[in-house]
Amino acid sequence: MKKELPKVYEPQEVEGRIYEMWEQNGCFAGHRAPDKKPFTIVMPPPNVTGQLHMGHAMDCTLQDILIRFKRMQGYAALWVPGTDHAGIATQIKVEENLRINEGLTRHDLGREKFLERVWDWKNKFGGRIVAQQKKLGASCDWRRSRFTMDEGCSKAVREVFVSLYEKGLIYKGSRIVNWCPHCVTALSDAEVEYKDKPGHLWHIKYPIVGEPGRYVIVATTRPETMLGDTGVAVNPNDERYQDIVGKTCLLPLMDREIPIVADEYVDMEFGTGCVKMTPAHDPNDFEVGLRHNLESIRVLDDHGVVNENGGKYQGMDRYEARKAVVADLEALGLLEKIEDHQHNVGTCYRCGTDVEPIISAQWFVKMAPLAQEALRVVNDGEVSFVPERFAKTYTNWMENVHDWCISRQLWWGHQIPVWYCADCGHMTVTREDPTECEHCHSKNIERDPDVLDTWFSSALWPFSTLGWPDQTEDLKYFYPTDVLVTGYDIIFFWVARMIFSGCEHTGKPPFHTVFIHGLVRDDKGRKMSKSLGNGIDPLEMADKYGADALRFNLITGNSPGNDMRFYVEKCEAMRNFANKIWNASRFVQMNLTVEDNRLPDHLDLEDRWILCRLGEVIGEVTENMEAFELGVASAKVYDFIWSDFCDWYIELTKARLQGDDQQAKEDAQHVLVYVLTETLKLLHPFMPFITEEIWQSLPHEGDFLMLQSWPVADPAWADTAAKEAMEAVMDVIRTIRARRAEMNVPPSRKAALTLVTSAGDIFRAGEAHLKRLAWCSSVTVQADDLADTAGMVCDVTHLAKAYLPLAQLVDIEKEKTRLQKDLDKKQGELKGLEAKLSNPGFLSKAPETVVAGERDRAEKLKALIAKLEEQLRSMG
RNA sequence: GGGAGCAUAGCUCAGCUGGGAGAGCACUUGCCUUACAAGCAAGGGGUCACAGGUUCGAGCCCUGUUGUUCCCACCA
Repeated sequence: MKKELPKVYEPQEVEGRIYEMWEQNGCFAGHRAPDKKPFTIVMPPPNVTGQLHMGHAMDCTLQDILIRFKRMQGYAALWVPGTDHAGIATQIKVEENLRINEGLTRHDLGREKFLERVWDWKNKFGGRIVAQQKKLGASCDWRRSRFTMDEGCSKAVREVFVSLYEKGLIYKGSRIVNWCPHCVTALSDAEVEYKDKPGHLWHIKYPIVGEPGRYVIVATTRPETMLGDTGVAVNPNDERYQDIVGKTCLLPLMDREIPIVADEYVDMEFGTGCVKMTPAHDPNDFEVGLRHNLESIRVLDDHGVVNENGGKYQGMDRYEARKAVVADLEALGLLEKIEDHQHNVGTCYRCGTDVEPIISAQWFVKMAPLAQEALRVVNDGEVSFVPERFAKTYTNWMENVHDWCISRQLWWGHQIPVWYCADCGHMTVTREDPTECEHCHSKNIERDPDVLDTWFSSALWPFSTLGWPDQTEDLKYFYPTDVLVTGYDIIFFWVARMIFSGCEHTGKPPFHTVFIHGLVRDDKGRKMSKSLGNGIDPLEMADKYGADALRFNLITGNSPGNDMRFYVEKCEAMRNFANKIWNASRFVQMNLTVEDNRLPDHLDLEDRWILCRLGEVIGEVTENMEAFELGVASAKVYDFIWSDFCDWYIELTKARLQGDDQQAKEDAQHVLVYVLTETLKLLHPFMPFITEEIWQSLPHEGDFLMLQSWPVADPAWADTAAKEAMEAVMDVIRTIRARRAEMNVPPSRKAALTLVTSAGDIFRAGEAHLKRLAWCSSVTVQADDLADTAGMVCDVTHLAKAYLPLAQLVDIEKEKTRLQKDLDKKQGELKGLEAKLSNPGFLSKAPETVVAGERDRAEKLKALIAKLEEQLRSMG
């Protein structure tokens, strides 16, 4: 089946059609095959109502490349897609929408009605990101698409919660947690982003009781919290304050008598060496408070507003209260001084609001026992990171991990499966919704209103998507998965939690390799963000330049784990590359009369050369792919196609294609189609659409390029003699071209070439190429040097001297200078090489191949120099 | 306070376990040579941050310095 290719590649016309063809023919399906090895990737689930951004595009492309590569290598490849309910993010969006359009809060609607709205929202926008992934060519098994709140995933969440509770690894406790007053929920440590902000250090005088006129001066960055102070601490070794430890002072504004205690926590060097203690609003103070039995007085409510414990400041927002407190202290003459002070403020990673540490009853996962195994599997190499350095990031975090606060005061998410009995106070924690208290059988039970952290369900993603907790066939076959691809920014949020969850619940780490990539930044190196408005829409790029070009841009020349800058110009360059392939293929096809793509029995010199190169490239690219060096792999395919195949091989075949020898014509066609086809396979993981489209129009067996076998080099192609011979001819061509360009001789002005060489066979075989590619009217190959070189210019390669009758165009003196300059340069090179080759250390210690290579280079240089010298002599 | 990355051509970046400095874009010159002007050919441009060390040999390994970016951490 042959089809004429249009003159210019139009990705818009091709991509949708090709994708639909794959999808309709089940090309993406992952099947359990007993005779094959599985290769599984689970997609990091994007926010279900989100939009695809450039980071997703890169993440998606990397995974698609790996999965397509493995699929072609014959693995039972499965890429499981899905989406995340994204608790806070989605709830906030729906709440905002509700406020803007209807002026309502979620409380006005009530939990049930509000959740209906969120589901509506999810149903409305849930398909968006999937469609966008398809545009990029993602070859996921869409039939297996999962959602973190679907039935199966919810079942897994429930099972994990209950079993961890039963093992004593989940507990409820009143502790200081990170609280976002805007989102009105607790956050985990990982959800807090610390930012350096300018602030002040207020020095406040607290009068010491019983010693009129004497004060302790405390330094604080948050004066409003003094409303909840229940003590002052100094270091036990601090000479300055020995005598006041054990005494009390009077808390200004609140007129509360609070103790002065001694605790190692206090740094004598910082501030005044006296620290006010607010156990209800500071994690450190909380710890100190525990040690000294200090009272905890919460003075801020869930919205960050001063509560009834804050005296006359009640009802003020925390920043208002700060101003008021400072003003009042000033008025009372209790403000010693104010210093500028840079400090690290925790902010909510979702909304950016300053986090308020608040003492609150929340659910926690006990991390120490889980972290042990999670560390072991990485330290023992059962899970490895690419690049390796991220293992350190991971272990550092895991070694210092605190208990994970998993409850959120939200409605959108997995509601905590705990029921409280109003009669006996017992907590019922079960896999099935209970109708009564398991302890006293009272029907008077109420479910915990909180939901779980979004990451609690994503942590189970590698196995919940395969059917766990049921022991499904898929789970047995595809789990553990193989590679997890994600950005370094979510190692803590997600990767770490998946690893300990997998170990704990399935007994196995969920994947053996974590392939980490960097961020896509804008052309100035800034993070792409909505607020900056500097985001580049991947779909716009795909529309304009083609998804293949976008993919290639995101991969080529990048190295794992490093950030990249996005340049539209590079997209353009990659679009040009796609067009290059397109036209090369068009050329092959236009010259095609044969209908199969088997290699011919007879191979010309250039055929053996291109096959040798093809073999090398197949080997290298495959190796790079296995080692996750995708950026290097794609660059090699690019170079092979553009330089070797297009610039040289196609040009080299033209003599035969346009000649009269029918057999030679067909031989050339066969090799062209063969090499092109193998090359398309190599390129396919990177540029799936265009390669499939071209392949479909070439002679082929099988139905889809994407399901073809990955190329394997035939050892017979490694014909280094042919390669060298061809390169010698190419060398002469390049040299003549350079000379002609330098002399401004247009291609239209052909010249008669005389080659003086002892390797006549090689150049006779390359005669047609010399004529064509070096613009020669005739080629004479001879062993003896010319007797009369008057009127000739001469160029020299290590195998030949090339004479062209172009002397009328050059000044003979200039010519001599040029040759001399060239000679000097080569002699310099040779000198260096000979020094190396006469160095006994080099000869005895360097590997043989390196020594042989250097010897070869030296030989060639010597030959070249001899010819140059000869030429100079003949010119007088 | 710990940890990590980066410093290579005018710009953005590759460079695998040490063995002749690369790509894209930009620039210069000449070409519409019937696959492609989104192209072809030729060319200019780099003490691989700095200083030491290991080695026959260092962009690559080691130590230190400078600059820069990021992550983690409870100094109020």
